[in-house]
Formats: sequence, C-alpha cells, structure tokens
Amino acid sequence: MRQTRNTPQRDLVRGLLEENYSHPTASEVYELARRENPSISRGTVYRNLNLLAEGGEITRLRMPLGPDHYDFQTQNHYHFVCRSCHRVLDSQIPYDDALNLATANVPGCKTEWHKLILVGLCPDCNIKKPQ
Amino acid sequence: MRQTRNTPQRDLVRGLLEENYSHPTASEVYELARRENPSISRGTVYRNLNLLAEGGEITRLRMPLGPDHYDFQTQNHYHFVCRSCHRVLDSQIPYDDALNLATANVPGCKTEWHKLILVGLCPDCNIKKPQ
DNA sequence: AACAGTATTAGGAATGGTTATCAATAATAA
DNA sequence: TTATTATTGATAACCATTCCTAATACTGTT
Repeated sequence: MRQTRNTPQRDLVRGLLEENYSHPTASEVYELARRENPSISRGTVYRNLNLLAEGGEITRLRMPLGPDHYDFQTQNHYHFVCRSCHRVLDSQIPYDDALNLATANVPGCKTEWHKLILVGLCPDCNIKKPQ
Repeated sequence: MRQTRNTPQRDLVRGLLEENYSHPTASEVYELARRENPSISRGTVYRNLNLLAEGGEITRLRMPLGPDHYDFQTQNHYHFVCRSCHRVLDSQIPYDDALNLATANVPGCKTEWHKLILVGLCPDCNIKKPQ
C-alpha cells in the first residue's frame, strides 16, 4: 500500500467532513475549503475525497440523482434523497446484511455490497411544491 | 400534456429496447440504432429515451457505477450491477412496497419510490478477476 | 540541519455522459 | 394543400470528475 502524507489540504478536507453531517458534495466541500484556504484547487479536493474514501475514512455516496455526496460516517446505512433539492438524509431503516449473502438473488453473481436509496420530497420541498 | 408524434427514429429506439433485455445504455442504443439508420444522431437517441421514459414506456436506471441504463420492463424490480464491466442484471428479490409506505424511515420525508442495487461481480468478471 | 526521494499541489486541459440550441425537416390537423 | 409545430441532425455547451504537468513540500535518512 502506497504511503500517504499529511498535508494541510488533506487535513482541511477531512476536518470539513468531520464537522459536517449534511453529506456534502465535492463542490460544497470545495466551497467550504476555499473559505479556509482560498488557493486550494478543485482537483485537490476531489483527489483527497477519493483518497479518504479509498482509505475507508469517509464514504462516497453515489446517488440516483445529482452528483456524488460524501459522508464521514462509514458504518453501513441507507439514505434518502430529495428529488427536488437533492439533499441527502440518513434513513433509519436497519441495514440488512442478508441482502449481500443471498446467492440466489442474481444467478451466478456474487453480491459484495448493496445500496438502498429512498427518493421523495424533503420537508422543505414538500411545503414549496406539494406534488 | 404535450402532443407527441410517431417518427421512424422514435419507433426504432422503442423497438430496440423492446427486443433487448440487456438493459442497454444510451450509447449502446445509439450504436444499435445506427445499424438500422446510419444518419440517426446521438441527440435524437437521448431525446427519445427521455421521452419514452417520461411517458412511462420504458424505465431509466441510474446506477451507482457507470452510465444510465434503460429497461423496457416498467414493473418495479431491483437490479444487480457488475462493478467490473457495469453490466446490469435483474435481481430476483421481491419488490418491497412497504419501504415506500414507512413514514418513520426518514423523519418528515415522504418516500415516493426507492431503489435497491446489488453490486458485485458478474459470472464473466468473476472468472477473469476473482478478487 | 541538509539531503534525497517522492507524494502532493495548483492550475488547467481533457474526458464522459448528457442536455441545450437552432435552422431545416416532416408529421399531423384543418 | 396548407399551416402548425413536434422532431430531427449537427454541433455547441454543460457538469461532474479525472488526468496532466512542472513546481512544491512532506518525511525518513544521513
């Protein structure tokens, strides 16, 4: 495994996720990071988000709508995404390990992980545009 | 609701999906379509896939990996996606309507639909790269 | 402390998938 | 047949993300 170094940029990205429970997107992390370090580049934010995700420090959430989100919480859990504002919230449905173990789910296929995403309207958007 | 017309291009795209159970991507549909009509444009394929999906004739599948896929089957069902080749297969896990009805899953949020995606290796890729 | 090795950076170009634009074309209703 | 307007092909634009580069700066070893 390739050695990694600590840099102010990486610490900043990690710290921003640690103190943000809103599942920010890469662009949102970039905007937050620029407040602390105006010269940080977009590429650096993406690179560090990827490195932290590969290292298991954070989770990358690929949504059925909109861009990827990042989560400091690494335990398996499900998410809700608002179809209007693309906000991501934690679901309280318990994670079901059995879905990975079942071999008969897809003939010949070995399921390694799964994701369940609930889609609908968040409280804010439900008020603004009820249907 | 805006009126729609039948065009050879639209019929071609619909027909290709109807006879293809492989959940093709837009690019794959485009390649298939060009065999029948070499002058069809990529934009026309995308436009018609979107129109057919909006009209409920086909389903658009947004995957956690790779590009969108399209499915002629419109009944709710779950999918498996290979993390290596991005192939999409039907899962045999029964669709769980209860996941949409549960109101306590995400406080204040109204779930309208959900998707469950299993990720792993398909039989072909499992042979080629076992881990 | 100085050095060497190399991981990381900023900046920008490139990519992939998709959508938007627009003048020309063609399906449908009158 | 004509008028209306949905649709087309071609291409530009878009967005999120990755790749490329020379310059920079960590870090372990002298």
